[in-house]
Amino acid sequence: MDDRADENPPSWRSLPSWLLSQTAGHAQRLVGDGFAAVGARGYHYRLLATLAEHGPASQAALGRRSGIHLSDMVAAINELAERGQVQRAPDPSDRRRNIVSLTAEGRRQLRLLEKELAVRQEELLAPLAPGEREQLIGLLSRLLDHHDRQPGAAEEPWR
Amino acid sequence: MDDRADENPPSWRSLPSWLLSQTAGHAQRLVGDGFAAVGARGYHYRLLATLAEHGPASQAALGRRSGIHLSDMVAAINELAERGQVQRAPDPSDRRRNIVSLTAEGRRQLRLLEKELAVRQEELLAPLAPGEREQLIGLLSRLLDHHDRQPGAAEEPWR
DNA sequence: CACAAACGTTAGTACGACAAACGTTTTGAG
DNA sequence: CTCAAAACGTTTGTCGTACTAACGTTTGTG
Repeated sequence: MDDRADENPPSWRSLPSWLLSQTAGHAQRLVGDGFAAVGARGYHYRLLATLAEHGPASQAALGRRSGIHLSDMVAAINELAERGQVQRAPDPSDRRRNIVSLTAEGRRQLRLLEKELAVRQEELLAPLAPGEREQLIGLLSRLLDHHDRQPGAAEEPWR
Repeated sequence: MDDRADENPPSWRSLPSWLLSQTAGHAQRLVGDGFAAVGARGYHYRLLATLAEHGPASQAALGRRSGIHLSDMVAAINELAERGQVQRAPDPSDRRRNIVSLTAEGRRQLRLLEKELAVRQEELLAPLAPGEREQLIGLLSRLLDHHDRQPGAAEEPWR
């Protein structure tokens, strides 16, 4: 009775928002699997990468730069610290702060993660030709730019 | 010290997977806000739409068709039933089953949700010209097709 | 000095997705 | 016909990303 009735596609399957959510889901699964393969997750990569680019920083500064919510920093840094990939030391010049810095182990892990990342991006874009990949990247970048810049827009139309 | 140091973009900001996740995030926020404006969320819309397309069904069939995990159906249907948008009645011909069906109120709600959805899609794609929107939809559809069809691929390369 | 701000931390919420376990009911194979 | 397998609905809990609220500590400033 319900066996073969599922062939016609639901109406929402062609909505841009649905396509984005679904492809993003696949992307995140791919990348997440890659990270998990070396015992990490997204936050860890973002933190390690941010540290590598900007150098040691307080948790608050790190959160701002990596776009990770302050409330989530504690756990993420704890996890990295447990793995010996970052080091948390009190800032002698400001006792509110912990200065977080990359260890050699962290740098090694970052290299692994970047390698994984590259593989997974390839996998993600596999069905697209080089030109199409650039098209996609361009279109998505424009969408992202637009919505990052105009977070609220049209809250109080004109008044 | 940390004031103006955040201008250079993190390396991962141009990764396809990141672009997808972020744009999908914006999309989901937009659509989610639209749904919330009429007291619903994504699951509710998907269930109502599925019911409208395929007619009454058991929870299990509904879950398969809407792609919602069985474990999440109970709560979602409870919520819809509380709002009087669906009706849950035991199937007389199979006492394991609850037959879920749309009420007039549910149909009304679905129309509201669809209107919201259309508005939000527009908002989402605002920065793109019509031709570009089709390009994006085409590219995303191909990615989605590929990854839906090849869930695992390359698990045991060739033994 | 007093107060506001920044910092780190804890706890809780939301949403989409999934896994494991359980009792009930139906069905199919011996 | 019986008994085991399968389907169904349900509960409980987990994960990852993201966000809010509150709190104590430390700092810097009016």
